[in-house]
Amino acid sequence: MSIKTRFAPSPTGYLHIGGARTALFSWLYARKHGGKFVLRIEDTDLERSTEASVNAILEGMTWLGLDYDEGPFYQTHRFDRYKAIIQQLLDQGDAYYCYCSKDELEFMREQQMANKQKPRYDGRCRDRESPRDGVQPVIRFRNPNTGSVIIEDLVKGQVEVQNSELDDLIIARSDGSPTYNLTVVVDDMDMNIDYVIRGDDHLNNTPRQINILNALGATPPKYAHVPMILGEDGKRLSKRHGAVSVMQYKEEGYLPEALLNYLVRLGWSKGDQEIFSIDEMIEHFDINDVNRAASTFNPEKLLWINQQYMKEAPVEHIARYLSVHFGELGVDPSQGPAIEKVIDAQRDRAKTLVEMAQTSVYFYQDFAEYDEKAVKKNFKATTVEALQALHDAFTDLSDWRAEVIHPCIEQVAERLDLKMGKVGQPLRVAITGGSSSPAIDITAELIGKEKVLKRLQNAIALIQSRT
RNA sequence: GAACCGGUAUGCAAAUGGUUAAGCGACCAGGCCUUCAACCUGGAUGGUGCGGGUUCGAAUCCCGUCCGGUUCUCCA
Repeated sequence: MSIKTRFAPSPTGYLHIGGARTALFSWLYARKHGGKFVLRIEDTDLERSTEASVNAILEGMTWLGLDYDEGPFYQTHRFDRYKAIIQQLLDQGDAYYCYCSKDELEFMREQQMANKQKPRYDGRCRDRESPRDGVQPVIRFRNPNTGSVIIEDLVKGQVEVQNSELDDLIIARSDGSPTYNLTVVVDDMDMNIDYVIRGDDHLNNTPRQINILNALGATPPKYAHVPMILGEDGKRLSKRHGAVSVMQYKEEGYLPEALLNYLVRLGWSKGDQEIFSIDEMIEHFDINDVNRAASTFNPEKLLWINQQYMKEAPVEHIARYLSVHFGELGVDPSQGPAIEKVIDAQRDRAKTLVEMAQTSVYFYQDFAEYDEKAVKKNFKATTVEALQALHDAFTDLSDWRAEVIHPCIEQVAERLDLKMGKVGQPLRVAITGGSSSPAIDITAELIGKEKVLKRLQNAIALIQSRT
């Protein structure tokens, strides 16, 4: 039995963290069950929807690798269908024209609030016989006013809402265009969506949607309302909290699998396991196991997960993304050591691709200036001797490999009766400009003999000029 | 204000009626070591928002209360 899930964003901005997570959950659920994953663009709000947002969302999905089997479908292409359904509801008596003005409705709401009631439309146009002149009416759904709706939510459990709590929602604006609660219902029905996985900000809408579905004689899908992601202040995640766009994480040097891994663990877990490959996610993820409570987005843990992926991912995979970040720094990784070797050397000490690129520039380009602290600490008048000895020893090396460089450095240290730290660290500063790099022999190998010799001379000159 | 959904250490969370409430992150200390990191070892931090009840036994079930979130748009 094949199932179908969907992700239905409205194109009013980028793909954000929360959207990416519900997309991921829907995608995983479809993949797990060998079903289909549908992408639908809910662009009925003509004023706020933009093509740029559509592209941003598609771009985000692509980067994350959340591929879809059907779509993208655009609701704006389906207006005829919505009109037909609205007409059907009108004909059945399940919908009616409402001529109330916005002012009138607002006044009513204020009154209700003042009386400590839940603001809701009171149904005053329900039985209106004739139009009001000069008013373009909206169309409202005639919600049942007795009984209740029970949602068997896969995440929240059983949720019951009294129909008396619901009012007659607008399904068509006065310009005739359909509204969200109507279009989702029609689309999920037409597209045979079995599982609606979405944020729990939609939980309150669900009973109304079920009522519309019932009026249309359709069987409601199964619902799973996943908890929202909150910012560190406990408020709904928004721009205030910094990076919320998925693509910003790409720019900041995160691997897409790492983001996915962080997101899947936010509100879902399987015992002690923290790291899940995509295949493991597909195998183990179950929407039924998703937590009911909202969770707070924690950038530190995301960083940790990214670091895990930086350490474990195949080098070629990292290389693909890293070269872009090198490019942004004006570094051409084809001019110098193989990028794969640099990655291997650096992967244990970089949490992001950006960090890796930034700390690897000296492999490809001469540095403009030294880290002043490192110079102060490691470049003493007496260091000249060590650096000169290294220079001479290196000059004689015909085989420039770490395995050869390492004993060579050790011999120099031994000969001068110095500890390794007194030789290796000045060398590091001399050839990288700073005090931290991969193991010194590997660092030297990757930088290359010629550049190492030149940088040693520069360092010697610097020390002499200062003393 | 009303309805709905939540509340386990500073964050994510496990334990779904059964000894002493997992694990990860963050934090601290030590080890390894040519630096940083990685890695290894150890440490500190909670009695499960609060109050009551059911039970031999409650983080788990019930009631009340407090706090937070969501919805109540001719937004989605």
